[in-house]
Parts: sequence; C-alpha cells; structure tokens
Amino acid sequence: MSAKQPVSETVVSERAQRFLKALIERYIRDGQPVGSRTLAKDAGLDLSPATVRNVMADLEDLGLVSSPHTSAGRIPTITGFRMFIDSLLTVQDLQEQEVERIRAEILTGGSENTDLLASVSRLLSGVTHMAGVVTVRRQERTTFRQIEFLPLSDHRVLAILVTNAGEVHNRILRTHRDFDRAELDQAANFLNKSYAGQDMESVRERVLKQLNDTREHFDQRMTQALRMAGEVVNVSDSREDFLIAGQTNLMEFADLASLEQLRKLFDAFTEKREILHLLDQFQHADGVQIFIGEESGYQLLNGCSVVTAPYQVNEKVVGVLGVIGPTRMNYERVIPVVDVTARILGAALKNQ
Amino acid sequence: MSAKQPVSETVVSERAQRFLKALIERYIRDGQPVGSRTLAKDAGLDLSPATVRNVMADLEDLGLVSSPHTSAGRIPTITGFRMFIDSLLTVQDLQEQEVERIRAEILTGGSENTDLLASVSRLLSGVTHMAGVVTVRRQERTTFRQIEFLPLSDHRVLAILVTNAGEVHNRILRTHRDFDRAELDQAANFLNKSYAGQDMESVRERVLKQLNDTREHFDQRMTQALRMAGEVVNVSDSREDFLIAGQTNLMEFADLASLEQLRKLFDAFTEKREILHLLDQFQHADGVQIFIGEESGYQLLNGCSVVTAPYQVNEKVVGVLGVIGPTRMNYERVIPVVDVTARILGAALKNQ
DNA sequence: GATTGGCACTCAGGAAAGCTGAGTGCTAAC
DNA sequence: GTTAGCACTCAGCTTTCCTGAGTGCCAATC
Repeated sequence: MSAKQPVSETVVSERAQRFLKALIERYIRDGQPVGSRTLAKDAGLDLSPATVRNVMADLEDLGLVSSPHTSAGRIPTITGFRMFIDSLLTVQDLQEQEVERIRAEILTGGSENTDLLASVSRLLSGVTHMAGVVTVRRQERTTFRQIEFLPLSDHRVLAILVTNAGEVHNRILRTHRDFDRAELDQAANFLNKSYAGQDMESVRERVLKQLNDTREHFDQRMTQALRMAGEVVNVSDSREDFLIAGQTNLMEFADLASLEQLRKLFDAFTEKREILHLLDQFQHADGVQIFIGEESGYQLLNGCSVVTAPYQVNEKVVGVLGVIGPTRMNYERVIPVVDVTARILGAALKNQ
Repeated sequence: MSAKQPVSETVVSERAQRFLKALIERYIRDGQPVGSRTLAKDAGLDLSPATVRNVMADLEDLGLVSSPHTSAGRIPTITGFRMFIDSLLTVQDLQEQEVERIRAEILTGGSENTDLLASVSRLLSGVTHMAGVVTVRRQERTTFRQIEFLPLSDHRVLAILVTNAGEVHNRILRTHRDFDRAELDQAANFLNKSYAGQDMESVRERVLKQLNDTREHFDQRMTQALRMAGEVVNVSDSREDFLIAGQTNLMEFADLASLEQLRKLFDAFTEKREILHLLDQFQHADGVQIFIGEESGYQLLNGCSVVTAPYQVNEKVVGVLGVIGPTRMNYERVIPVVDVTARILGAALKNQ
C-alpha cells in the first residue's frame, strides 16, 4: 500500500479545482444542476464524461458539490461557493466605458447628501439587477459643527443641528415658555463655542454631564441651552440608517422562491435593524467582502449573498455599500461594480 | 302577454340582491367560486339549490356574477362588487374596545409629524392585515411661515423653511461667495416680512415674479435673498408624499398571485407617483371611499381595492389615509376601521 | 494509474387516461 | 314561482407509463 495521505491535507487537486470552477460558473449561468456531459464540454480539458464523473464524485466527498437527487447533475454547496469566491474567482476589471457610466451617474446624483446616497443605491441595483444598499454614515465619525434655535409660536422652538458631514437635523422642542430671538441666539452661541468641532459622542456625554454638574451655580440660560441641546443631540444619534433600492429585482430569482422567505427578507428591509447590523460588520473590512447568507445563522438570507465594500472619504471609512442578490449571482461582474462604485462615491464625497 | 318591462328598469329584485350579498360575503370568506347548494344554505331563505340556480342565472345575465368555467360556482364581477359596496353592505360599528385600541396607538404614535403618520400607516396595516397608507399633507394647504439662513463654510448656506404644518425643510445652497450672519439675517427678515402667512403656491409664484421684475432697480441684497428663497421654496413643493406600511401583507393573497403583478405594485409603491395621483382623487370626497382596481384603468391595481378616507384638522382636509388590499377584502370590517382612524388622527393633529 | 466505453439503474417531469365531485342548464311536474 | 330529476361538463386528482438526463461501477484500454 502506498503512503497514506494525512487527513488534514484534503487539498483539492488543481484539476478538480478547475472543474469546480467550471461547474459553478455554469451553475451561475443556468441555475440548474450541472451534469457530467455538460461539464466535460465546458471545462476546456478534453475529457470524457466518465472521467468527469469520477472527479465530481471526489468533489462530492469533499462536500463542495451535491446532487439534489440520484439522477440530477451536481450543484455547488455553500462550502463550494466559498472556495470559489476565495480562490477560484477571476475578476476582470470593468470596461472603461462602464466605469465612466457609473461616474457620470454618481456625479449627477444630487447634491443633498441622502439624495446622493439614494441615487447610488439605485445605481447599484440598476447595474446589477439585484438590490442595492448604501449605509448612511457611521455616527462615530460625525462631529458637532453648529446648532441654531429658531423661535416658533406656542412654546415651541425649532432646533437645527449641522454636523461635519453636511447633514442637518431638525427637531421641534416644546418648552415651558416662549423664548425670543436674542435669547435663543445667545444659547446657540454658547453651545457652538463650547462644542464646535467635537465628536458627537462626546458632545452628548458632556452635555449630560454639565447638565447634572452645574444645575445650581450656572446661569439659568445656559442650563436651558444645555437642556435643549440634550434633546437634539440624542435624536441625531439614532439616525444610523441605510438606503436600499431595487428590492423587487429579487422577486425574479426563483432561488428565493417560497414567497414566505421573500416576505421575511422584505420585512427585514423595512425593519432595517438586522440588515444594518449585518452591514456594519463589513465596515472595517478592507475592500470588497462577500458574504453568503447561510454563513450567518440569520435564516433571512438563505439563498442570498451580500457583496459589500466600505467607502471612504479622506482615507476614513464613512459607510458601506453593496448589493444583495441570490448566492447564484455573477460575482465576476458584481465585484468590480461594487468596488468601483465605492471608490467613485468616496471621491465624489470628498469634493463636496 | 303581460306588459313589457321597460329596458332601463333592469332593477335587481330584492331577493336577487339578497342572494348577491350572500354570495359575495361567502366569496370574501373563502375566495372560491360559490355553488348553488352552498348559497342555498347560506342565504337564510329556505330554498332549494335549483331555485338558487335560476336566480344566479339572472344575476349572470345582469353581469353581476360570472363562472370561471361550466361546472364551477359563481364569482362576483367588478360590477357585482360595485353594487355590493354601494348598496348591499351592512357596516357595523367597531366595538368600543377596538376604537380605544386605535386611539391609544395614535396617541402614542410619536410627536414628530411624520413619525405620527408613519405609525398610523403601520396601525392600519396591522389592524387589517393589508397595506396601510397615509398621505402627507397637500401642498396647497401649506403656508409659508418662516425662513432662516445659516452660514456654512465654503460658499455654502443652509436654508431652513418652516411651514404652518410645523414641517421643516432644509437645503444647502451653494453661493458664489460667503455670506456673514448679519447679511443672511437681513435677507431672512426681508423674506419673512414679505411672505409670512401666505400660501406656498403663491409665494413660489411671487418670488419668481419679483426676481424677474425687479432685477435692476432693487438692491443687490434683496435679489440675492429672493434667489435663495426661490431654491428652497421649490424643493418644499416636491415633498408631497405618502407613507406606506405592511406592503408585504399583500404577498399573502393568492389573488395577486402572479409575482409579476405583485412586483409592479411594489415598484409603484416606491415610485410613488401613480399611487399618489390615485390617492389625491379621494381628497375631496366626504368620508370613506372605496375604489376597485379595475375601475381605474391602471393595470397596476387589478385584483386590488383601495379603501380611503380624508382626514381633517379644524374642518379642513389635510390628507387621505386608507388601506390597499385584494378586492376580495372584508369591507364590513375595513370600512369602519378606516373611518374611525381618520377621525381619531384628525383629532390628534388638532391638539398638537 | 489515469482514462474511457459500456451497462444497469434511478428518478423527475411530462403525457395520457380514468375517476370523482361539484356544479350546471333544462324540462316537466307540483 | 318552486322543485325534483336528469344529462352533461369540467377541474383536479391519481395512476400509469414513458422518456431523457443523469448516475455508479466495472472491465478494457492507453
């Protein structure tokens, strides 16, 4: 008997990998189990179906492919896909023409911040025919820039908070009495002097702290100013969010057939929490990340994959964008699209 | 031969109406064609199936019911439904308990305007298990209340527009130079004096008109003020909008089976334009209106009905709310829900 | 040892056939 | 006007059969 191979060395032979690649590419194209004859033709190597069958049997033993029933071809398993994505994928660059198209769309995407991001999510969904997502800023990055108060009638004050990201939050505060313009300006001045340029997180803390510390010895007015600030600053926090477009594209993939599943997914899109949580994880990754639904434990994304890339302004990551579609998606095309879009968006934001 | 009945008098006999009502109620419950035997039992009149068949044949001649094929029961046609809705429906009031539940949910719905409306659309969808919609204000009702400008850096100015409805719009304007605080305040003062309290529509017109008329003889500053105002006022117009919740509930009705149709509907929900146009029509109606998809000509809503009611604050209509679901919905329940919700929402808004 | 042809086997999916139950329209009688 | 009876229709289910696509395994060949 020949020397036993160590168990750990379940290395897949070069040739087997080549077959796996061809099989998955074919499966991505047709969405149907791939049989030995088809694969034999596809793979470029001039081999008979019988040989291919032997290789496929090996791949099945390794858990990379499986057959839905005895006389169907093989479909890739999750681990198969993982291997494909991690080491078999050949990503070509986008054609210059396509890059230009993306750039053009982003540049005309709208000047308001969220308008721009919304148009980018539409762009992603349009180009890939799947769902496009863009997260809106991480709050840890935002800093306090300016706050203003405007008197309204009936004991109400409009508070406006501007952050470094150029975002504007307003909130109507109900107060115990009316304030006039001068009073409010004074309050705003005080707050702007104290906090401008500081991290939102710490502004929040310090406002609350000061409010507790100095309740007595401070001037009435400043207390009032702090109290108002407290309300606004809090609001602006919860705005962590994402924009999604083209969800309905997902209805076309029979993979996600069971209406039931599709429904849960859509609900998650409106509910947002879970998806956001998921996207956040890719925030600190470097470049394009691919995530296969089943790997998460979330039932939600079974049959789906998520391709994401963080986008950055001045070398700091400010958000994540990407695409959600069936695991059986054309990665070789989607990856460069997501990559390029992230870069261009980052550049566009810098110029604002 | 007895006297001929005039053709126009295609009045449906009392008894036939009773059958039609029973048939539709049954069809709403089961979603299946109703046969003569079933209907005979259902209708309360102690008649044999054969008799029922005769009546059903009459109803079919009148175009109120039809049978999908020879040996199936009858299903109501659109005209049948219309008749049912217009004159056969027996709407009971909601139980006090349910009214209370709705009231409670609305009162805790959130203080911000859109938060409240969003929670109402969720409420509607939750109670009826269909999709709930609430339109956000009609622009003709909004009046200009106050405008303010804040200087930002880099030739940018933040404009804030407050309307009578307590809504706040902001927009970042790019200007050809930096402005200081005093200048901007002056501009805002000028605008506020000129336009406060006026209808938005006419403010828009007059700003544009003044901008053209007085380009030369007016002071440079006012021109600048008007120009800025022009940009903001325009934006605030396009904000006519509606909030929808529970779309995914519609996935459960096999009536809207063909994924294709469902998809178009969902796209219309994100696209908003068409739906908005539709909802606007019910704005001036008095009380609950029911609209059957096919009646519109929009392909979109085939198989759907829309039940709406305008809601009013201080006796002026400020929006429309309602429910979108399959034509085969339980009107006797949905109608009072929509009605009550509109009233309670109106009352809640008055108190703000 | 890797590759191949051959063979027996499996199985999903479609077509054809038959049955059943729910329903119909029509007619004649009450 | 109402009813019973009868012949008829047809969707939908089950059963059977067939086909084509695929498999695994074995023995022969390179």
